[in-house]
Amino acid sequence: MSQPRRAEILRAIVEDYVHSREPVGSKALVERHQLGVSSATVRNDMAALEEEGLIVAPHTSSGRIPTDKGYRTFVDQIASLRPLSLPQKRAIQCFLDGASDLDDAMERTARFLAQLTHQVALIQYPAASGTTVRHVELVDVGGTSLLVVFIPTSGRVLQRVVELHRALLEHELMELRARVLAGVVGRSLQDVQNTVSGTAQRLPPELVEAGTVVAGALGALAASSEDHRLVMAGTANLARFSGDFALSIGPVLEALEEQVVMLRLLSEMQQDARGVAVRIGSDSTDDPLAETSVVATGYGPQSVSKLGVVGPTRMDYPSTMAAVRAVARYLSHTLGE
Amino acid sequence: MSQPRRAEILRAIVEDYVHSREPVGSKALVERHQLGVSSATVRNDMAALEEEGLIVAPHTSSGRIPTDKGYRTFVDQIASLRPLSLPQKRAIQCFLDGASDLDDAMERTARFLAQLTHQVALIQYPAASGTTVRHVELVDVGGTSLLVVFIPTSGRVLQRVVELHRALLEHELMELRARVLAGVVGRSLQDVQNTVSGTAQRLPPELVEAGTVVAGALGALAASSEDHRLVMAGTANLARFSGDFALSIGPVLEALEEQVVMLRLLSEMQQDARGVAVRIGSDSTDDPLAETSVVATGYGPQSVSKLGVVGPTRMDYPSTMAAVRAVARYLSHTLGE
DNA sequence: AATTAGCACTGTCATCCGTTGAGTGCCAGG
DNA sequence: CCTGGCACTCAACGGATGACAGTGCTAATT
Repeated sequence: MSQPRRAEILRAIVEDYVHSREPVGSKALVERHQLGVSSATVRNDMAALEEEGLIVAPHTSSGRIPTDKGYRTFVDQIASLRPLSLPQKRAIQCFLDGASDLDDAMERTARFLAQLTHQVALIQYPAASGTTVRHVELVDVGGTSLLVVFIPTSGRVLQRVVELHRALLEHELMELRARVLAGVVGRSLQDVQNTVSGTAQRLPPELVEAGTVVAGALGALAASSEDHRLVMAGTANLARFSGDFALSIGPVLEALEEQVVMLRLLSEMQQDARGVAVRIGSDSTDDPLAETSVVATGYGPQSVSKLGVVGPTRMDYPSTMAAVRAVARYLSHTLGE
Repeated sequence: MSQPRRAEILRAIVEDYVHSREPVGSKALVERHQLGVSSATVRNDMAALEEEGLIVAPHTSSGRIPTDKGYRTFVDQIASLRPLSLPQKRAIQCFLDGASDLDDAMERTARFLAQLTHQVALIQYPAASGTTVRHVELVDVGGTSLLVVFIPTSGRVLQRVVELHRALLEHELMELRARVLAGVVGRSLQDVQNTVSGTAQRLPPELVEAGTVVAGALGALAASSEDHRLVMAGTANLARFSGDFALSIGPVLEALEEQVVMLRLLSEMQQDARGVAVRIGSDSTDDPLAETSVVATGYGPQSVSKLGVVGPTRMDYPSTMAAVRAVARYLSHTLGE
């Protein structure tokens, strides 16, 4: 890409192809964009671009379409993302106001992102790292069963029923509760996982056994933070693209249902200076997401939680990137309260 | 359907069509099934069936396919559902064992049902009706904020932060907590919604205000039981059928994302003597689910919670009905513990 | 009265073939 | 280095055609 004009031509090809979903030829290019050269010159440049592997011609005699590599350089050339329009910002507000709890907020945000980008939206639940223990409650639910309730400062309340070896007396339960509270409240979830079993040892002898069981439960609850969950919306948008040449939506849907895989995918993406990460296509042909792109970014404290959209490689990258970033910022903001 | 043979022919047509997804002709019928008559006789009967609106011919000169009404009578004729095979029963076990919490169990069950039926599985969260309040906890989280934790005997713990008009003293909080516990523990969720505001009035004067706020939160939490949530799995199975004539999967996916609509749909279906409800197609053409069928049933106490699958009208009804019923029974069983 | 065999008829599907047209590559001239 | 021109290439389109699967009908049979 020695010449600046070639970059311009690549940009024009990508834009036209995204817009028309048809291979774009040299003649159409010079008509729709005012680059000051003739179609023959454009043809030469296109040949060079093809040489570089940025575009390909589906058949000998048809227009060119961008390759994954072509999209890549196109995306890398985007300098700044233009912020959302005012109506869009208003839309975020009225879409997300009135969310009663975290689940609802996640759901609404995902729907909104899907609607905004016309893609499939994925939002990881906010990470628990950084949150601390707000409260722990032990409830006797009869017999030797004890309900352990775990309340972090952010996220959802978790609970688990544990079986003790013997029933605790009222004052023993109070004692244990007080000790546990003193030991874990205010600590980070990591701390709890690491130290909780040790703390059990320092209990009065008659409580050590129960304390150990409770500690195990607390450790497990702290570890099972919710950031491995994922909300998804807009899968119907996939159908819009099924008309495209090869994107068969079945495997994509299958992949999307594998939340673990998608979460890892989101986590592994490294966002660049503009604040978004873009994965375009895939090297391996058998990857179900070979013909899709993922635009993702972090949100929340330290941007450790991820959020993004997945759509066909032929997507409107500038708009999508802007939308993803805007929604992430907004979500960070609302969660910060 | 005066003649018993015609019912037999309808059954054969449905089975063949479901299996081959191609219109079935008279000749193929007599070859594949041993009804003791010639193709000409079958043709006459088919003409009669068409007269009754049970089958149609896509074009003048091709085999017949069942209409929605045809599927209906076919389904109504199924007398008994054959139970699952032994390997299938074992599969349920090893699929659902090891579910740590309710979310996980729901997820696994949905996936299993989807895999078993090759359709989209829908499972409503267990209804809260019948469950009672196990515990309530009030946690001072600083300033005038109070965290209200609501623990029902079944389902997930719910919490909400409320703002009081003034901070409570330590002993006031203990007092309020004790009063609230005494007032609601052991009651049904309905009771809580109805009586909770009245109880607040009987508090000591300095707590009435805080009590009212807490009561409001409790009422809201009791009302926001989770049975309006839905887990879904196997949407990728829809793609399998997109090859079919007209079933465009976009609108179906859209409809499936409208959980409220799907929940109402599930609730409105009346299950018959065999224990399952089957909705076939739709009268209105613009219904996105016009070309899909829903097989549903209830589970849990009084079978008030719903579960089912949705797939194309051309589905294997006997197997699907058997699978849905079996999974519902199994789920009822596991939740009963 | 129900069943069967035979036959004419009908629409779909695949195939072939010529035409069209957009688009390219290349070359010679500015 | 750009441009106009020209030959070439393929995909897409639109009939024409024949094979085929299946029906409806009628007359013969049980």
